[in-house]
Parts: sequence; C-alpha cells; structure tokens
Amino acid sequence: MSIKPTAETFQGVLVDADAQVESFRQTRISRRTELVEDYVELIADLIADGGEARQVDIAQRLGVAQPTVAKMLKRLAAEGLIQQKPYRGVFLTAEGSELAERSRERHQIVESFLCALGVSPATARIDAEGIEHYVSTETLQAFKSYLNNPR
Amino acid sequence: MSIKPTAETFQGVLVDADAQVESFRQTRISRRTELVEDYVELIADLIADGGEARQVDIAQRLGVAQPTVAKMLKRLAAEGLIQQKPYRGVFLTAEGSELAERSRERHQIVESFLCALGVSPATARIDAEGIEHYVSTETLQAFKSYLNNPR
DNA sequence: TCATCATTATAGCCATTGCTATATTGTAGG
DNA sequence: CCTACAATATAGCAATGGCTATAATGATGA
Ligand SMILES: [Mn+2]
Ligand SMILES: [Mn+2]
Ligand SMILES: [Mn+2]
Ligand SMILES: [Mn+2]
Repeated sequence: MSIKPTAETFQGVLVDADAQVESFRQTRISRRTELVEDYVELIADLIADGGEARQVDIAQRLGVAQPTVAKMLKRLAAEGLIQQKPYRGVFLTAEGSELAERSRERHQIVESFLCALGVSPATARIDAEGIEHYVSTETLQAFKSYLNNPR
Repeated sequence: MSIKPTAETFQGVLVDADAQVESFRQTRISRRTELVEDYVELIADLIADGGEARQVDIAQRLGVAQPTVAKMLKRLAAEGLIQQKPYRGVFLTAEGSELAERSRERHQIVESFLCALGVSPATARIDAEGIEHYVSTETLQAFKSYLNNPR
C-alpha cells in the first residue's frame, strides 16, 4: 500500500518493508537447503552405524518411498555431496561429510537446548527436526550459551 | 539397514527409527502450511495498516512476483481463508482471521523469545520468520514461560 | 550354478512454488 | 469522456519433492 501520512496513521502495525522482505528471502533459502541437510546427516548416521547407507534404509528412516530417495540421491551426487555406484549404497564426499557434521552438531544443539528449556524429549526431537534449518549461527551461539549456563 | 547384533555394534548412533520417521513426517506437514500462515498473517497486517491488502503490496513485502501472489491467493480463496473480488484487494474470512491471529501471536512470541535470549533484533526477526512454523504448542509454552521469567 | 528375491533404476504422474511475458481491467487526470 | 497507467489475470515454463508401477540388477541360498 502507498504511504499515507495522515493524522490517523497507525504506526507500528507494519514492520519495515526492506527488513521483512529480507526475512522472507532468507527463509526461502533455508527451505531450499533443508532436505539436503537432513539427507547428508542421515547418510552419515547410517554409515556410522552400519557401514553403509542404502536407499531402502534412507527411505524407511525418512518415511518416503524409495524412488523419492533415488531422485534426491542423484541431486546430491550432482551437487558433489555424495558418490554412488549403480545398485550400491552411497557414501559422502569430503564436502558432504563436512555438511553432515555441521548439520549434526547444529541439530544436537537445538534439540538439547529445547530440552534444557523444559520441553519434553519427544517434542524436542520433533521440533528440532524442523527448527534446526532456520537457526542462524548467532542464534545457535545463544542456544549454546544457554546450555552452558541454563536456568 | 538390517539389525546387526554383533559384539561390536555401536548402539546410540542411530535414534529410534519410528521416532525419527515421525519427526520427519511432522516437519513435512509444517512445511506445507508455512506459506499459508505467512500469507494470512501478512494480509491481516496490511489490512490493519492500510485498510486493504493488494497483490502488489503482498508481492513487494514477500519479495516475490505478482503472479506468484495471484496464484497463492486463489489457493487461499479455495481453502476458504480469504475472499477476493476480481481486480480488487482481498480480505480475510473468519477462519482466515483466526489463523492470522494465531500466526501473529506465535510469531511475536518466537521473536521476543529470541531477543530475550540475547539474539540481536535483526537476527531474531530473520530467524523467527522461519522458526515460527516449526514450533509446537508445547515449545511455544516453554518460550512464554521463559519470557515471563527470563535469565 | 542358478533361481529367487531384495534392492535399485526408470518412467510417468501430480502438487507446489517460483518465474517471465502478456492480456485484461479499473481508475484517476486532463 | 476518454486515455494512460497501474493493477490484476492468465498462459506457459522450470525446479522441487512427493507418489505408483514396473523393469533391471545383484546377491543369497538351495
Ligand atoms: Mn537433522
Ligand atoms: Mn531436519
Ligand atoms: Mn510470520
Ligand atoms: Mn514465517
């Protein structure tokens, strides 16, 4: 809407437009990388646990169908985060491992923080799975500080 | 991967499978409703500020193109959250107003909470725009409790 | 060895969320 | 009144992330 500098203008209802558009833009960027982060994190966990990450296991853990996983793995391979041999499990590249490790750490901090705040473990687990992807380094640092000195 | 009850099995690397799949499922559900919540919240703010919510204003605030908004508004109308007259601004139905109010409140609590935790206002604003959609009522309650008794 | 079965690959479908280009409509000024 | 111009509508495209059905492959066990 256009600026209406009349006497009865209610200031404060709307936040600064430039700031708001920047927030929405950043959120859209985070949403695009969300799935990739969950995939590499899960792949790293599966490899750490059983030595390999297979499509069926990834699909079962994510609760999606196997072709959905197959398509995403192609994308991850195209982005250089994993390597795959036909009809074999996948493994992480150096770049993929780094992203997985960063994601795992951040996820752990968010979940621990929620628990420290008094949220039940079950709810903390669910909420952290979504929240983790929208937490900046600054907010993550604030979470860490709280964990070091809760209450 | 299959269960491998060997002696060298590393327990604890992988979380419970059923719990994990439930987390991912809930996150996918939240992701689907994210945009709708931001739209109705923004529409309510625009109406409160200027008396009307036009496509150009919504588009400018979200940082997307006008046809993107037009398409989403059709969806919101189909879902009964807004009413629109051709070539006119939109307004919220009773249902849309309720969702907008709930979203606005939740958004405000999340942003205030981050600030109270020591996050800078600019970062809190950005992070809250994403985090808000993945916060359960239980976690929101924990945020409120902290706001009532911080530090 | 080789047949079966679990796993992976592929094809084709749909919904969502973005875009550009362009047609249509409404309205305000001259 | 009527013409610009601003706003909206529409068409068509692309990427993402789901799905089912089915083909191709690998590995296991008899
Ligand atoms: Mn995660
Ligand atoms: Mn996650
Ligand atoms: Mn919001
Ligand atoms: Mn938001």
